[in-house]
Amino acid sequence: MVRRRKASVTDEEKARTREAIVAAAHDQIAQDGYASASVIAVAQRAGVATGSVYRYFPSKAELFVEVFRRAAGRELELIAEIVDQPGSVRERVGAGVEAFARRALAAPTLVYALMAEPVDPALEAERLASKGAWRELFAGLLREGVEAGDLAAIDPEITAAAIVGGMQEALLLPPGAGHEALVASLIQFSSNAIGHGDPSRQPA
Amino acid sequence: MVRRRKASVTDEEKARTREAIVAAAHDQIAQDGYASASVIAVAQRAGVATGSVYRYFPSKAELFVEVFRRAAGRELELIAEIVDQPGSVRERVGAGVEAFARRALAAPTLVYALMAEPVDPALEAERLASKGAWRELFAGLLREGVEAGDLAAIDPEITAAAIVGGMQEALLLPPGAGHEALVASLIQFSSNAIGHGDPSRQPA
DNA sequence: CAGGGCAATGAATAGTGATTCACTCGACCC
DNA sequence: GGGTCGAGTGAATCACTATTCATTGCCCTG
Repeated sequence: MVRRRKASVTDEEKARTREAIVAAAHDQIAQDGYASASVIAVAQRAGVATGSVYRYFPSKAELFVEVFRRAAGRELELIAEIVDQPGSVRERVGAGVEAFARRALAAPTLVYALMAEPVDPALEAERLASKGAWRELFAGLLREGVEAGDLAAIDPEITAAAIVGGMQEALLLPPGAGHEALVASLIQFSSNAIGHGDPSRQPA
Repeated sequence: MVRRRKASVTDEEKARTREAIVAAAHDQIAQDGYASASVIAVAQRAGVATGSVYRYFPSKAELFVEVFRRAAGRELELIAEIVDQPGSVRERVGAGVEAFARRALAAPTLVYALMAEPVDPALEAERLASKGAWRELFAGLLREGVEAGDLAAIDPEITAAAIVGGMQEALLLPPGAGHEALVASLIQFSSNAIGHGDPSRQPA
């Protein structure tokens, strides 16, 4: 039997501290980017000593891998839900792009940190994985559309990658004109990109 | 009057050394990425002492800003020339995308270093600038097409950004299937993305 | 109430790599 | 020749942070 309640610090409290650290790390990059997220800064924000961070995470990289993974996972789930609503493939892609764009525009620093800011190689790997997940989300839709004959014979993987990359680039770079125009343009862009084809009538 | 030819080391020789350093830096990132490009490694490759690098460049960042700028400039010129050939806007966009893709696929490590690898903030700024140039190259074409009524009423800036981002993403991530298929898909993608519209007949 | 375990602490350490600078050496000028 | 110039050198230094670990103090147990 594992003896419980031995120490004054319960498992629950430890979990709370852990969460505080993750949250602090998340908030730090959301506010000032990854470059500002030194272990010291994160620890201060979480209200613990720097050494305590290492009681919960083996390294800074692992901490942020978790932060990245959670943030990306949350978004992905959210968009996946939206994309699973009934409708044509074109509509669903549009809805996914719109939701992605709106959420990204609402948290630009976080999005930059998660998607483009220079980071540790270990985090870069995590990014790669999450990009793959985004790609797959859209690729699945496109595959469905192509198989059902609603879309032309595009390559789902490549097209999905290009849509994701296109969104990123457009969302990341110029804080230029209005958000609405940007969202509308991206929807139009993605709708166009997946083609008009109707192979049941005009196979390639 | 400036006294010339005083020293044994002529201006030409100095220029040669400078070029050797730039070339070494370029080759280093083309071969093993930016992460491998320490000042020491670059100096060794160039056949000079580390200190000599600082005789020609005020900092590592400035050296690589020049490397990045030159590499991007060369590519940009090349693609600009291709894009300026006669033809429809759609054809010219396709030709630009194809050329970009082929050249990128031929030098993946360099392309990764130039476009996506974690780098100094100063280099990140240079990237931003070169991305802007790429965007403008395509945006100009699209603007032309929209004004001429060959394209639907897309937003040239945003669409151009998305095309550039889409290319990047698709080219960077999976070394999966054949290059030809990738190139073909990207051409199709960009052609679709700029829309089919013919406002002179069917205004949006 | 004493003992002991454990999480928290944060100052010190370590590792990395850019940058400096005192010195060398060869070539040009007088 | 002797003196000066200045590019070249590369080991030493600096700066920056992630990481460690000896110490502290709290809170349970017996």
